[in-house]
Amino acid sequence: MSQVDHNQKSGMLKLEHANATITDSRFMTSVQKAFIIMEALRRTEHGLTLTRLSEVTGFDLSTVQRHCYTLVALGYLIKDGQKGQLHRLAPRFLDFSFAALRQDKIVRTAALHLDDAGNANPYTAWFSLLSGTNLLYVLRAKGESYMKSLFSGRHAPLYSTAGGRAVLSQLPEDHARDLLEGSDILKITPDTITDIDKIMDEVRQASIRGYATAWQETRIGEVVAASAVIDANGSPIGAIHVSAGIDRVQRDAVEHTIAPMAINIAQLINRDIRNYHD
Amino acid sequence: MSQVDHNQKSGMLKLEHANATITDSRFMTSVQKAFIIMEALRRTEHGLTLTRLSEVTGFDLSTVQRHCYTLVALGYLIKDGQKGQLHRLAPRFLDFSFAALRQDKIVRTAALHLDDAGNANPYTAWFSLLSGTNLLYVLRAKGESYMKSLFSGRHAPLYSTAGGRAVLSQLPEDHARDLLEGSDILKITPDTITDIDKIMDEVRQASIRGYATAWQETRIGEVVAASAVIDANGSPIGAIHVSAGIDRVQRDAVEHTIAPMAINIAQLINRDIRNYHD
DNA sequence: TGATATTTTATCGTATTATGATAATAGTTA
DNA sequence: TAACTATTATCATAATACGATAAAATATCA
Repeated sequence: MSQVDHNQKSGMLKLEHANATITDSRFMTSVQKAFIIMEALRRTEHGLTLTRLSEVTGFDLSTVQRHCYTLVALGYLIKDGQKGQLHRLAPRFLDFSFAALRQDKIVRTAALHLDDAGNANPYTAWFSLLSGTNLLYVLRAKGESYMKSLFSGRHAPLYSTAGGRAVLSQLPEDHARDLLEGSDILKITPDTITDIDKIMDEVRQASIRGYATAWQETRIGEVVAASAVIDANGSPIGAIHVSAGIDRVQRDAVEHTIAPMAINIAQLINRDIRNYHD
Repeated sequence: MSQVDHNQKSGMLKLEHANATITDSRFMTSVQKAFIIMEALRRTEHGLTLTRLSEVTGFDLSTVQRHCYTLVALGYLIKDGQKGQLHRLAPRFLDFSFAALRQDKIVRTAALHLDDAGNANPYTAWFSLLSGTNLLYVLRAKGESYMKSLFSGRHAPLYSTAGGRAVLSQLPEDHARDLLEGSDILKITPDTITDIDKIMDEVRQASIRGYATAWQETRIGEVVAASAVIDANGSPIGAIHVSAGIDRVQRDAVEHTIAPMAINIAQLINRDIRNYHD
């Protein structure tokens, strides 16, 4: 039942947008406008300017202005492009998607069975949801099940991940420490380092070597090497992680196996980012 | 630069939520409230009731009521649970996420390089973005590159996909036809069937056999079999698709290879859905 | 089963604020 | 430099989001 609902309403949205006739006292037009703006941005490749948005949505420029200002302030829109006139959606929306899938019982059920099936054979299996006159592809399983790919969008803390430490290693030391002290530090596995000073030791080493490591600190049996991705201003904005089974990589072999791979990928990305100019 | 922005603001959000002190004339509190409500729902496992939301957010019950009513009407929230009191996020948010990733130049760059790297070796590589004191995992590549998994969230039309036809086959014929006539039918590949009557033939066949097929209608070289997923009311809400390379499956062998697999997975899911009762 | 408590839905006057027009500023092009 | 375009700021007013309250629907318990 739940899935079909939003499709019908999806049509409603268009009607409301076109006619703007609905005047139920419980219906908040300001919120609707915010979503109409986000939907308009969603359909674009690189975002839209305020004036363009005003044209596309039919809203007064002032209305678009205020809505975008608000959404940018809240972090759901990003001003991008040469001089920051293009408004586009923020990756932050992954959080909502992740939660939406997690909360959907049918999706959870489908994931379970897809996962099983994926383990057993060489074909690719998908799960899709009806959405208007389209299918929305939600899950995929292939051969050696990797259902967790659906769980891109998951979060992991900075302190216990190789990627987190790689990011921290590219920040001023006091800033890195602030971020650690702002974290809720938990012993995720027996090997998780929880002492901030010890974590900072790892961070400093990462700064020297160009990559950070984590040995079974998030998942038992897994070793990860990571290298930071740097934006055009030189600030770390993320990381490339490369993981392997602990049986696959000897402790002192990391620097010759997964670490160079992480560094290499990160470097390629960093080079490209530096070369952006439009 | 763009990535860091929303993190700083993410902190702001909390402050604003706590203090509600910001009174910039350009800032729209009603929109902010909508997002605070969605963020609150995001952190839950099964959603929240109105009264619970009121407690958690500190907003007046009437405010929560009106916001939720609006968001449900727009299709971004779903009322779920035993008697529909639990408000949760709709899978529709995948649309925003998909667009956000597509619009993010850095993500696109990272996808490119990850994909290359993934092809060449046996390890698993990730790309993550800094988000507050967390990393947000965005991309993943492993062995035989399947970067497209990141693009779960993509749309495909009903008329040309096996899954779409499987869904249509479980609807009343006139309703199915309406959906097709509401579609913008394009010849995606040379083999895409674009005649509505012919598509309806396929749909009827699917209805009899329990699965639908599509031969190179979306991607050249690919054959897909699909079976519908049915909700508790008996309405089709999605499909299980199983695809294979066209060299792997003979045309008349579909019913013994990928079709049974699709049917089997769909049946397992359908059975589970029928057994939901909480 | 009936009675009470709890939660959701509906109604309404009022104060708030979202609105649109306009002006000021910044940035671009000729 | 001037003319043009796009973004940002200001403000009076009408619109609407707000909170209080009442009605209806559900759940809880004797």
